[in-house]
Amino acid sequence: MSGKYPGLDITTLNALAEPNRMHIVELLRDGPLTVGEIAERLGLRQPQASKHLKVLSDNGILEVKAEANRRIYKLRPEPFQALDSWVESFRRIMEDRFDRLDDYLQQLQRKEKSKDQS
Amino acid sequence: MSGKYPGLDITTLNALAEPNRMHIVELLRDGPLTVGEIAERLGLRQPQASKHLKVLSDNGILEVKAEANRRIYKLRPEPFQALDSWVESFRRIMEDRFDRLDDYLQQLQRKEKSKDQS
DNA sequence: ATCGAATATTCCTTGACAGGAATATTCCAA
DNA sequence: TTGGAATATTCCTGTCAAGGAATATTCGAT
Repeated sequence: MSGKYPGLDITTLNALAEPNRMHIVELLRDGPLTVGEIAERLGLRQPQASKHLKVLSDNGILEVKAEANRRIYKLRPEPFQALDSWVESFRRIMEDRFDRLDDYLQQLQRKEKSKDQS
Repeated sequence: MSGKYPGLDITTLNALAEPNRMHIVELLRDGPLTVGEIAERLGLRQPQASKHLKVLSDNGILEVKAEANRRIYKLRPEPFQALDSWVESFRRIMEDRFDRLDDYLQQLQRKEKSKDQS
């Protein structure tokens, strides 16, 4: 938990910003899967799948349950809740077309004028 | 728009997964700013600020308006809307504590048994 | 105890990318 | 039309992360 935004760790975004890992997350949306199944469906070699799964786990996006030989990976809700909160805080930007640009331009104008006077 | 998820471009995540760029986005949440102001507030040299702003613009996260010498950057709503939709599609994962793990384990059990029989 | 299946880890190489420094561009004012 | 302010671009260098290949580990079954 080293992010500066409420609950959202920036490394979460980094973890998701890789195609294979994003694909894994999409896969696991339908339920838990083992490493082998994930590797097969993504067309990855097992070691690479394990590496990506490790990154996702280290970032708290996935959790593992050992079942005999297999490791079953599944999504954890927390990162998605955090991401949801963060995006939610941009509601104003998402909804309003009022973007303060005109205000800002007038403000710039004023700065120019005061500079002229000095 | 090369992402495979409805509206969400994976490069959007990549662009946001860099601390300075995330910081820029947070800054612009309060309204548009010029390159110089952004550089100053982030403690960045102007060229680095311009580079990050270019990445964000290329990804459709920001848009520019030229005003004389200055370039005024501001947030675009679309990427946030797309991100919101995507996260929203994980509502079930975020809310339910029912995660199908038990189902999955039973399924594995059944596979084991049928293998025994062959 | 040994074997094979499932998974993790290590080492290596290569490509992408961020920062630094210098320079190019654009624009307004005088 | 020249100068300076604001911004963009280029070149260079170092770092980091992803894939390939090989190997290590763990576990159940026999």
